[in-house]
Amino acid sequence: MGTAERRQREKDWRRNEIVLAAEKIFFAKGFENTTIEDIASVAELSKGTIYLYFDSKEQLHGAVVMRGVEILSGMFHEAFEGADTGLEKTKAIGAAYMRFFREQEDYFDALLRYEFHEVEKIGKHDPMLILIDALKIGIEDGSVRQDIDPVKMAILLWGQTTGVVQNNHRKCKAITDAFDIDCDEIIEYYMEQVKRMLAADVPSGGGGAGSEDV
Amino acid sequence: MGTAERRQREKDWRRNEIVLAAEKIFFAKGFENTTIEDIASVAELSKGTIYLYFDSKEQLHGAVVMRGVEILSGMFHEAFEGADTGLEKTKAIGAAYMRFFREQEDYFDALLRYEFHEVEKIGKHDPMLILIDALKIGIEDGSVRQDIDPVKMAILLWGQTTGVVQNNHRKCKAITDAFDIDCDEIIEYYMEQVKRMLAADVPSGGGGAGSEDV
DNA sequence: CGTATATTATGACCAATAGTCATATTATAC
DNA sequence: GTATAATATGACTATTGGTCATAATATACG
Repeated sequence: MGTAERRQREKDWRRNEIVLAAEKIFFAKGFENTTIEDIASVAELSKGTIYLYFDSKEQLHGAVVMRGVEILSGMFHEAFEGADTGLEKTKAIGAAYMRFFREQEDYFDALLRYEFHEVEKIGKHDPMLILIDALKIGIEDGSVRQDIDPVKMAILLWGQTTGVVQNNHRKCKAITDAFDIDCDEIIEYYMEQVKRMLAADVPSGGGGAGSEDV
Repeated sequence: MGTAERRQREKDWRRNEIVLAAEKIFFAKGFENTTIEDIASVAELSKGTIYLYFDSKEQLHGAVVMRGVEILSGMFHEAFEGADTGLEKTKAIGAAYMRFFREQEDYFDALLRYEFHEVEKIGKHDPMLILIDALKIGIEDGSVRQDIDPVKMAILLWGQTTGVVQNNHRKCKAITDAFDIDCDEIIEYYMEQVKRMLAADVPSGGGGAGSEDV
């Protein structure tokens, strides 16, 4: 009889409900200011029940981050599929990241908050993996410089892009004040530099006169 | 009479003692696991007194981070002074950062922990500033590409380098396991890419045959 | 149906601790 | 030597993450 399966489904569903409740409040009040009691209340459960599904507040945060990573991963795959050459795919992934960071700020913040935890294993959904694929394709189809190491470069791209975006995020106002530069310009500039770093066909010979377009 | 000044000195000294105590325990047990009582005890003061000098635990953390930033800033200035061309200066600053991250791991971690807080104003010691100077010099002396925007590039460099180092830091083991790459290699590879991005004299014409050296 | 068992839910409770405040101590001024 | 100001204290409060004995509910099964 399928009683066991039904129960499991119900359990999963409830677990998910709790994550949704947690997410709602984390996003509204911030992680620190959210109490387990808050979450229980929104999930219409008691505090103790929350701990039946999660070991700690931190784990609850992890579950929310996971949702964010899945969204991001989905966007990356879409970007990957929607572009032709390897270079285009790589650029599209970068653009998707920028969109994620803009359109899913709450998830992005949650993700950043997670960037402390040591990582034991590269997860199946790790964004670096799809970047590696894109770069490899680019090397094959000649759109990406032949001499780069796709794995190392993917690791770099992921790290440095996150760094640029994070830095931009937290210092945006300060940068605008101090240097009179619009924050979006920085991101654009970054994308240009990355393209220059990866593209096979850098004309670059003299002063770089005609390479502004991108 | 200089009583007031002496008192101020004493106050400053005591404040500093508290920061030193806090640092000691933060580094030993981690920020979360440190209690104000711990700090008070090491500083040989009572809890209440701590709050006479600092508003919150978070502020105490900020004071420790400040010390780290000063060390880093000192290393940057040394690197800057010790190199000739603008490009060399920039590279030396990068190398100094890598050394800081290796040799002052506790401060580095504290710094990362701080990377959440929004930044209101670019501080006098902000590492980006010296990077801007180095790049400007490089553009003048011809060692750095003429077409880069020193301010934007400095902002990028700071952000992306922090990102690469942070990513490397937390995923080192995972990366080694998954891709069999030594973490230091990643950093080296990164430095190469940065040099390529900044240097004026990229031969790069065809496939990049003879550019491995660096 | 009715009883035994297993699963899930509850909320009072505990321990830890950031931050407060009335009180006490000490230094300064005059 | 007394009034005043600065500094220090630690008992106390409020909050909250996490636990656990108890209760409610669902399932199994004769």
